Amino acid sequence: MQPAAVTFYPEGAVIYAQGDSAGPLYFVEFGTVRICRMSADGRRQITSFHVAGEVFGFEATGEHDFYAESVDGAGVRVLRSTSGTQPTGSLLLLAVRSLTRTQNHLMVLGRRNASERMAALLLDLNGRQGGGALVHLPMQRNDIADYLGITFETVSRILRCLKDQHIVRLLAVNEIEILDHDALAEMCA
Amino acid sequence: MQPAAVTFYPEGAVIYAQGDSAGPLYFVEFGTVRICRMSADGRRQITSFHVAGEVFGFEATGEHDFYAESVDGAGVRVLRSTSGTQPTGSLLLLAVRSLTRTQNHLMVLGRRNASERMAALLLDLNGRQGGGALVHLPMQRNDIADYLGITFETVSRILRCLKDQHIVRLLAVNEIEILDHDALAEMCA
DNA sequence: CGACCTGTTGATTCTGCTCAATCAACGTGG
DNA sequence: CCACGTTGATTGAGCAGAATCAACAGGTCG
Repeated sequence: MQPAAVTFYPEGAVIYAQGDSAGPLYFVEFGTVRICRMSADGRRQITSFHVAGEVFGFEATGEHDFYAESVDGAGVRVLRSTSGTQPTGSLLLLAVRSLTRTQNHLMVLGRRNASERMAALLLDLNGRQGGGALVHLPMQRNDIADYLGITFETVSRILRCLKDQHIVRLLAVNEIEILDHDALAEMCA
Repeated sequence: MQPAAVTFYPEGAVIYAQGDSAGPLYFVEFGTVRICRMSADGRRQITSFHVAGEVFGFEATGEHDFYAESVDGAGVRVLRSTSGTQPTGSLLLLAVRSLTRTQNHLMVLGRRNASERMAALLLDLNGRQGGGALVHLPMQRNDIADYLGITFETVSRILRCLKDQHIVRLLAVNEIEILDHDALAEMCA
């Protein structure tokens, strides 16, 4: 992989837009990136979040079907992949990992209720952040909602519900302490 | 790709199970294959259907996280891909196509109601079957439901609803005539 | 013919959405 | 310093869409 300079995208900045010509891949140095699609009537689905160390930007056609934005101020490095001499085997692995992750998320959206979806997200973030008791939410409620396929009001209510059950503590609006990891895991069974 | 013999899987036969060791890819010669995941409490999500000409079996780990079954009697050819001399570039393209398809389905499950989901499936199948007025449903209501993240009763009701609106005609339980293609397309906007 | 499976339809329940009010945090300008 | 507007988060009331529970019809196969 040809490394390039790191570009900083402030909160909400567009990394690429729907319809932009695709090609390069992107590597997250720090921060969080969301991959989204907007339907004609304005409904948004966030297909994935990407944090430091992850690669995004795979597209089957020459144009981006989805768009990418910085969630919280993110540093992104462009990977010049299209020159033929690269090890496409590792690219394949990355693409398949994305596929698996997306398929798992399909299960969440298709067959889980609101609480279970929230539990899945908390455990996912927890795992990616090292697995301590604290979970940091880099995105706001609106993003969580559009990722989980529910409304931001429901996100609020579910968090309150988890708090009342002593499964989590809300240290701050974007800082959560997991009190009962097993309870969350059971919700995702 | 090293071609191998075609194996016939009768209706409902397992092609590979959850937990099986992964590796080879599979090419559909004829019929339809479903890729599924089952949760601990028995809820099933079908992540994709594959018809003639398509490739499935991509897995990030050494084990299958999902399982594959024949929907209606399918002929499947194993591709020996793991030997290094193959053109991994085309594999990458196939994997990315699967990814894009799955991401599109995420939008359907996350942000669409039951009628819109059904419309999306009908148009998807219609496109894959050449785009005529007739759509053949190789799978039964239960499969449709588990693919769209709704119940099979709802599938029935939605089809009746589409019929009453003169958007489709139900020639047989698995044979549908599209009367108003635009109306379906508008539901997927 | 009866058993069984798939599909359809109806009645009722319930989860999560919509609409709306309130609150806290923050920045700006007088 | 405080009034004001803005933005994000929380909470409440009422409603709608889809799930659940249940009955029944049609087809197939023993």
